[in-house]
Amino acid sequence: MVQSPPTPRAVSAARSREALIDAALALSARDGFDATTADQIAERAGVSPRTFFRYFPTKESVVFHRDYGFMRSFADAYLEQPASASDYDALRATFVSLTEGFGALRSRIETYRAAVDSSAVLVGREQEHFEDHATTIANATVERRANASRDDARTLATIALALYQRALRRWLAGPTHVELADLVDEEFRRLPPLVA
Amino acid sequence: MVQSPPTPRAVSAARSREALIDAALALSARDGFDATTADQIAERAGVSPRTFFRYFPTKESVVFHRDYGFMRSFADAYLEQPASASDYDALRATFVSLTEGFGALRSRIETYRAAVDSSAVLVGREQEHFEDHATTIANATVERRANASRDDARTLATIALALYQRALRRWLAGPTHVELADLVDEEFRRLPPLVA
DNA sequence: TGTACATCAGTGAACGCGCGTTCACTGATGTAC
DNA sequence: TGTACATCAGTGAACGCGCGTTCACTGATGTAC
Repeated sequence: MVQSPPTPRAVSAARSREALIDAALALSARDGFDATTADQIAERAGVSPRTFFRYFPTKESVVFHRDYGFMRSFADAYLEQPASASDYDALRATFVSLTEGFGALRSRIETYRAAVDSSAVLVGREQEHFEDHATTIANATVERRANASRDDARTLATIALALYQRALRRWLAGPTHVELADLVDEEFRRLPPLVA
Repeated sequence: MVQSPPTPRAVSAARSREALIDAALALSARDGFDATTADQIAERAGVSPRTFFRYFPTKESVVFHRDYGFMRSFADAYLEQPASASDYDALRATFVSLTEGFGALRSRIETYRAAVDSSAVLVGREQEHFEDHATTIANATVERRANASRDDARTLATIALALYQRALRRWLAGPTHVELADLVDEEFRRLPPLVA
């Protein structure tokens, strides 16, 4: 089945969609999501106000429409870790390997974070996504060890996500030459002695 | 300085305020915060629509206006823990002692949780409060041990809050005869072996 | 104790604003024959 | 290759809704003298 080339129509639609996402993130990061109107986003994207709601059902949804596929690939990579590693070590290794080379995405991630952090409703939506991610990770952990307790798996998933978030924020706040993967590794290695 | 008795005016104002809070939480827990209008809250509270905004600047603010004083007293209780205990153990003991006797508050907490969880914007606001709480706890930890690293203290505070939240949710989802304090204790004790 | 004025809880009405919807249309692109 | 029709990106205009504000008022309560 040959990948048919995109038609001019599809190209046009994709360009409008991308322009709206870019405009929404840039304006929200700069002025705050709540202070940014759908009309302003449309104007910056070079389309009419009406067109915004043709592509996105709500103003919020545009912010999350660029899924970097991070969590989609997480479970697969996690399950490929050697069975000899503990769940915690396997989680650490997975986060580390998936964040290698994130330097190229830095400015995009920075804009995204600033946009989300500017608005309570976006922070809340992201929190809802985290719950989904925690479920995914917990399920994978149960799959990894037949004898794992569901509660333990969930706690571990929640903690792992919190550590990853901490590392991500420290990375964005720090100097550009530091690798996110290194900060993730460090964050995971620091916890055990703290709770011993 | 004698506590002067509340005047009829003050009593009336307090009653309106409390009625609005009760109405907002009950309606939000039942129908969802976003689907509940300020007018409906006012009607249920027995005041005119206009009166709502006399007491609360925004619809959101009413949900968080009943501070149980939990975190306000946390830092004090935390610093009273024996210096011989590790920070983690001291945090555990503090959460456990502060949640003893929460059984009487159960239905209130249940309503509050249902209300907050019904709306992304409330979840986001609560997340912002958590950041403040994490800062408070981290500061107390640095005070507790002069040699503690700020990053370590922050990580520990974030993890401790996450564990407490997990325990609280499990408590609300479980049978009524279980004590929250016991679940908190259990949650804290389960983590170390998981990340060893 | 009584009067005169100040304060304040509560309300009504009208409004601006931004989100999201609905109806109706244009004109370019795609497709069937 | 050419014609006839279908689809679809994009737009305009008008609207409903709920939040939060502004202006103006009432009447009970509180206070100064």
